[in-house]
Amino acid sequence: MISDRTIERLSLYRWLLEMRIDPGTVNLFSHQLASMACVSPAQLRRDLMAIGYSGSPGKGYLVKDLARSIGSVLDGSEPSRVALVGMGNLGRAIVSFLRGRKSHLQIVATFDTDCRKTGRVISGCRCYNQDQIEEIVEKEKISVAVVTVPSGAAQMVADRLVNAGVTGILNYAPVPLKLPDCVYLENRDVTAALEKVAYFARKSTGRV
Amino acid sequence: MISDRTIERLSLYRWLLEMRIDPGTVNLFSHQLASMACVSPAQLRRDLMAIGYSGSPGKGYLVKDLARSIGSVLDGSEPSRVALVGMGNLGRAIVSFLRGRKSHLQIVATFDTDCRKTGRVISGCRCYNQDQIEEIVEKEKISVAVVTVPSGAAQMVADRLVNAGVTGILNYAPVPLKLPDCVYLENRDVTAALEKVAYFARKSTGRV
DNA sequence: CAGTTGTTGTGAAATAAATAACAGACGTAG
DNA sequence: CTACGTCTGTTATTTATTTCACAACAACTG
Ligand SMILES: NC(=O)c1ccc[n+]([C@@H]2O[C@H](COP(=O)([O-])OP(=O)(O)OC[C@H]3O[C@@H](n4cnc5c(N)ncnc54)[C@H](O)[C@@H]3O)[C@@H](O)[C@H]2O)c1
Ligand SMILES: NC(=O)c1ccc[n+]([C@@H]2O[C@H](COP(=O)([O-])OP(=O)(O)OC[C@H]3O[C@@H](n4cnc5c(N)ncnc54)[C@H](O)[C@@H]3O)[C@@H](O)[C@H]2O)c1
Repeated sequence: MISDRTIERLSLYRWLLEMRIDPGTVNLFSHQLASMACVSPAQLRRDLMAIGYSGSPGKGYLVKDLARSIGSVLDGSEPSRVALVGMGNLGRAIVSFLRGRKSHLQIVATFDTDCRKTGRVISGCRCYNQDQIEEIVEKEKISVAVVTVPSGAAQMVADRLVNAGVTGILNYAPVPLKLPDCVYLENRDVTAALEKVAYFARKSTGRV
Repeated sequence: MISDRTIERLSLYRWLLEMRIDPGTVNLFSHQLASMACVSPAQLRRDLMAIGYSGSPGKGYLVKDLARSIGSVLDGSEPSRVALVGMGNLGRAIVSFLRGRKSHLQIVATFDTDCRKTGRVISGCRCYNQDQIEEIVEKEKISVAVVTVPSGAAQMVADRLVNAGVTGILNYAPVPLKLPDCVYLENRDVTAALEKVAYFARKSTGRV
């Protein structure tokens, strides 16, 4: 069982390997990648230990090989199919962002209640009415959902998604969702994050 | 020194107290608030211990009093002044969200390089040219910044913000920023979050 | 008023995560 | 070929966070 912190860092390592390494570079050392990721070399090596990847002393890690290796852990055998509920300002931004990058994460459906949005293709993705959630989630074999509805609707939307078979939810509404343990939930409460940053910013001098 | 996990939960507790408690309710028990926040009662009590707040056995906590008490820790003496850099899709969504809620967090300036955006008022907030960062940050006494520029520009933008005196950054670009220790940094990498959710969703059965 | 019930605050224990330390492997220089 | 310096994988240690457990206490009950 790999910890969720490690998974998140692995995702970052892969991004760095694919996007931030000069294509000519064939191998690199733990301290180099660690420095790019702003983690300690020991932490990096420990994370790679978790996925069973081995480099070699004196040569370090093979860039392409390591990226593939991380991918084989992070990505499943087939791409994950993703839905987003709540095509407001935030929802549209996330959808257009996800459409813009090729990835093993496919956004295949969006939902809303607003009839000005449903039935159309928005930001490159079909927007269905919210009461088609069960139908479409099953038909499209969706396993992951992003929730960007107002906080009052979030619990209800999440319940329907879970009932329909979704097993992972990324929640942007600032309300904590009550879900069965078997569903993985990640909350991204912007207000809490900003208040936290403001709190520690105040504690901080700004001078080194 | 209060841990950052605790600060984040405190922010959630306050939100629940202010938004999710029937106004008639004058006191409530740790297990009630804990259940709303999806944390254990022990955790809640421990978090309140950190801010030195005490309830009383048999009566629990006084709703208004507790909310004020959390506020006195989270909010400083005066409101934190916030800037956002990168008025793209995500940036505009966040600004309009922040404008919409009264709070001790005031968003007072935004920045971009795109001349179609600069010089105008967007989502209720003046948008300045990116090279005015130093000037405006100092003049407006901005201490917190949200970064929503493309990843290639994020480090440069962050450096300028820090130089100008910002001591806390909330970063949405998927690149890890190298900043001096005295600046508090919170990363919100959407891709990493989604990959994490997809990974654990795959491990999960979906059945209880 | 004594007994009962249910709650708080907090020290102690358990768990999780990060860091440090080091033996052994590899490449290289001479 | 040997000696040396550097790097890896992994174990041990430290640090951080959560959970447990329980004494002390307030409010009821009869
Ligand atoms: N905009 C941001 O940057 C931001 C930041 C932090 C948190 N949030 C949170 O994200 C959520 C959405 O924010 P937003 O700014 O996009 O708001 P928004 O009002 O622009 O969008 C909400 C969308 O959800 C739709 N909706 C409402 N009820 C629904 C339902 N039952 N099923 C499906 N769709 C439904 C609405 O029609 C609307 O399109 C809110 O909970 C907000 O608190 C947003
Ligand atoms: N849209 C999303 O939901 C989403 C999700 C995850 C991450 N992100 C990240 O957030 C960032 C922005 O995403 P977006 O979708 O809003 O992109 P976007 O292209 O819509 O917006 C980027 C904005 O930044 C401005 N900009 C570029 N260089 C700048 C500079 N040096 N100084 C100031 N402004 C500058 C551009 O003019 C543009 O307005 C990206 O790094 C992206 O990876 C976005």
